[in-house]
Amino acid sequence: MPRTTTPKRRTPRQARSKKTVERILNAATKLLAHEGLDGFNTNRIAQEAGVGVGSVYEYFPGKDEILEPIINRLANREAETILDLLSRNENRPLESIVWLVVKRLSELYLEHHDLYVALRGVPAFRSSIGTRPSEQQVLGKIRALLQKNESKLHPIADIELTAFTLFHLVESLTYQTIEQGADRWPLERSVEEIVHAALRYIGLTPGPSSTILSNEADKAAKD
Amino acid sequence: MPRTTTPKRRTPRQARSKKTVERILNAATKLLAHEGLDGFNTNRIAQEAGVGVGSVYEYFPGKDEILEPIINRLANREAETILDLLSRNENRPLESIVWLVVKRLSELYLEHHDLYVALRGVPAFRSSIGTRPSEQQVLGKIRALLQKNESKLHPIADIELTAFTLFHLVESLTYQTIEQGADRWPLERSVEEIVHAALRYIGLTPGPSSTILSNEADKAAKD
Amino acid sequence: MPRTTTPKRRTPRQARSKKTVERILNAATKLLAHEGLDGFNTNRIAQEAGVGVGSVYEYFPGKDEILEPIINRLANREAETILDLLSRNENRPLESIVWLVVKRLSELYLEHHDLYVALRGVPAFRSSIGTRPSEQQVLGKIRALLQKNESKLHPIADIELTAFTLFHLVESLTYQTIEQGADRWPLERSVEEIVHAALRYIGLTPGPSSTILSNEADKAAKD
Amino acid sequence: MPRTTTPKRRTPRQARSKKTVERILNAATKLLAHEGLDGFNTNRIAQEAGVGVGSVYEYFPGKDEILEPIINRLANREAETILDLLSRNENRPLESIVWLVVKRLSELYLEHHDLYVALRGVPAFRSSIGTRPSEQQVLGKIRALLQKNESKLHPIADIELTAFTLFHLVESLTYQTIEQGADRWPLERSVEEIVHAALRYIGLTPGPSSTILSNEADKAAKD
DNA sequence: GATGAATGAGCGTTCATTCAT
DNA sequence: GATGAATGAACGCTCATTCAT
Repeated sequence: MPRTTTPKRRTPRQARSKKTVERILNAATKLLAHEGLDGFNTNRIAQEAGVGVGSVYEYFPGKDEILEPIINRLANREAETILDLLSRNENRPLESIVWLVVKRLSELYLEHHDLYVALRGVPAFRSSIGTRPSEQQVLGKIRALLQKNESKLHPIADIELTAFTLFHLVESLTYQTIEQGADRWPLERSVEEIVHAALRYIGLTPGPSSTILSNEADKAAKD
Repeated sequence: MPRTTTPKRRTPRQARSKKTVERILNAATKLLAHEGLDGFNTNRIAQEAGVGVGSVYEYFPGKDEILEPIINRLANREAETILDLLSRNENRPLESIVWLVVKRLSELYLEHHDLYVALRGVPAFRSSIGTRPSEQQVLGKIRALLQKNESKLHPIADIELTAFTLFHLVESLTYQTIEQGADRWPLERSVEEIVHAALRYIGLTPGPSSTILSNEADKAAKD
Repeated sequence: MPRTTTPKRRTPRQARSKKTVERILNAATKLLAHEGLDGFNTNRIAQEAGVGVGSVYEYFPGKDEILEPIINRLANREAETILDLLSRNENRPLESIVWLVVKRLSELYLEHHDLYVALRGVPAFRSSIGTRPSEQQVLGKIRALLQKNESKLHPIADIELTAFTLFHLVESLTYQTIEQGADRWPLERSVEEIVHAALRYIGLTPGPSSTILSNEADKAAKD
Repeated sequence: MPRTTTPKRRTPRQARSKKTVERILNAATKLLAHEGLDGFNTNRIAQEAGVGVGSVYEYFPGKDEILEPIINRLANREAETILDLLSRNENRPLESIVWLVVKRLSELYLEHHDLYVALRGVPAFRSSIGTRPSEQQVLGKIRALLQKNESKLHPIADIELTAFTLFHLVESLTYQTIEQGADRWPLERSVEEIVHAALRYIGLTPGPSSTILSNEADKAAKD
């Protein structure tokens, strides 16, 4: 019978429960990446997770709600990676920071390529890009960086809009590059181009030095 | 039963056939815009088109193949609009051209908002952005414009990559703006910001004159 | 996926369609009688009807709506049988008429015993006893008979209430008799007792003659 | 997995056990009344009872066996109420007794309306009406009353059958009245009509005095 | 004894596709 | 060519029951 009420599901507190939730989420994520949205069905997820379908519904109210944590996990991991990068490198010149971010982002998109591709098919995912809490933090950092470097940049009329534009410029171009440009140019070239676009947008001059800097910064980022 | 073989369907040559195809395509497009991918099923399409399901399969091998022409139509209309804009204004300064393009694009995305949103859920659509023949023409025009204005721009190492980046920068940011930024900033502001990003990327300075120019250009575009 | 919208189903106009609907309804009825409400599931019905499940949903919006016509058919057949009986015998004394009705009803309940038992498990069936159009006609006839024989009966304060009570007295007792009394007393004895209860309720004296009359009437009813 | 074998469950002897059984039964009853047969599932019952599902199966072999005691409880309470009424009023005229019984019964059905409605959906409940031990006692009392008043009544050929018919006449009509007649006539009117039917069936004349008697009897019944 | 996480058969329903007419 | 009735695999989800802890 179809769902008519919105059942409450238990929040895993016990060790066993947590493990099961983890198994389900991992299986669902893997399935999503490997087979796309088509293979993403509850029976398949359960099978892949090695649990009964019932167990899936023990922890998730429905299919859509399994996507949610997958999306959040990914978005959080992404945002935290960037946030961490920004913290560790906040004293570097903005040029280096942008470069580091784009590089890191492109690596992330490359690593989880299939997952990102599948998720772009989910309206909830697309429409929430840049609005999730963790991403809001990133936007906050971007605003702070813009303000800190104000004197070196083009005059900014609306910092919210500038941050929004910068964020999506980097995000979209990087995704697009991984999705379509990957086999046309070496990743480093694409990354460099996105960095140029971003820097020029805010008024910085991407010098050839950026490459030099980046090598140095690259090492630093690994610490 | 799901499809197992890949049957060939006739290409409509007769007048009546063409009309039927048209009806199907129109119904499918309307359905897609109004109800999203969920309402997009062959029975509904046939019903809405006022033909039998069988007729749908007379002209289209399967469901996915109905999407194809819808995607192409939209992309072509978009590309042709831009192409036309470029032809009519090729003697204007590049600044004005970019401004006109972004403006026109944002209008198109706004007008067909639901359709674009639905199509972004289709992998085939997303992955083909910028690769369809009509868009290739646009990319060609972009390359030509870049070359023509070479002296005024940043030095361009790889014109293909620059055109690709410029194209996607404009496309992605405009879509993103319509999807998410529409209720945060007035459309003109968003458009202006995207124009700035595009111009600065290639080395032009977006002056306040752009606004003045644009009014004039706006009229010109209507001719 | 569960039902979210309320789809319109085609009303069978064509010959083939009608046949399919008939097959489904017959299979569903048989299934209901033989296996009770437990065996009454759409897949089983389709199988038993020799059609695909999809065909069931082609003609019925959902499972519950298959029960409706089964209920109505049965109730209509019952009401029409009684109505017919009343028409054919309206000039007989009321005693005979009541006797004929109870007899016929008990035969019907006996014949479709399993079906009635299963349907009593359906809230919609129970709560609508006596309220369906065809039964309303029977109630109308009962009122007419009561008025026609007014002089011979107890004074009737509220004819609606009297008819209601008479109807349900006969209906309930007859059903109860078939359900539980069938193996304790011969059917004729039970019928006689119900007739007595009904006649005495309205103020008639069930004489031994009723038995004689009934034999005669019995024949008449077969014409 | 559905049950395949029929496991034996312990009968609660300990105090704690009894309490648990009680909690389960109360929760199940409440659930049945409030949500109908649909809400009556073992997980819900356990949750509502504040015990684990396992505990339910500790005391009841299966779902159906939880219904049994609920049915019996209700039937017993009903029978005992009637039995008590009969004991307290055995010296009154039969007219008053019948009136009291129907009144009490209608009150009971009204009070536990939802529960009765839900239970009528259970075959086991319907088929056992009048056959449970406590109801057998009521039937015995009815027989005794009929014999005691034999001289004032119609001659009774088969006292078993008369008692059976009287019992079900009252039971069925009263239930029907609560289920369907409640909003068409005031309860008192319906009760009066049922009393008339019952009295006339056995040969008593329901006088207007019954109303007077009843007021007096009403008080008596409260003692 | 008690628990509740886990199970999975099975249900209601959808919809891409076929094919007899 | 056109139709639309028919199909059935497959999906999302429920819930009676079990059993390791």
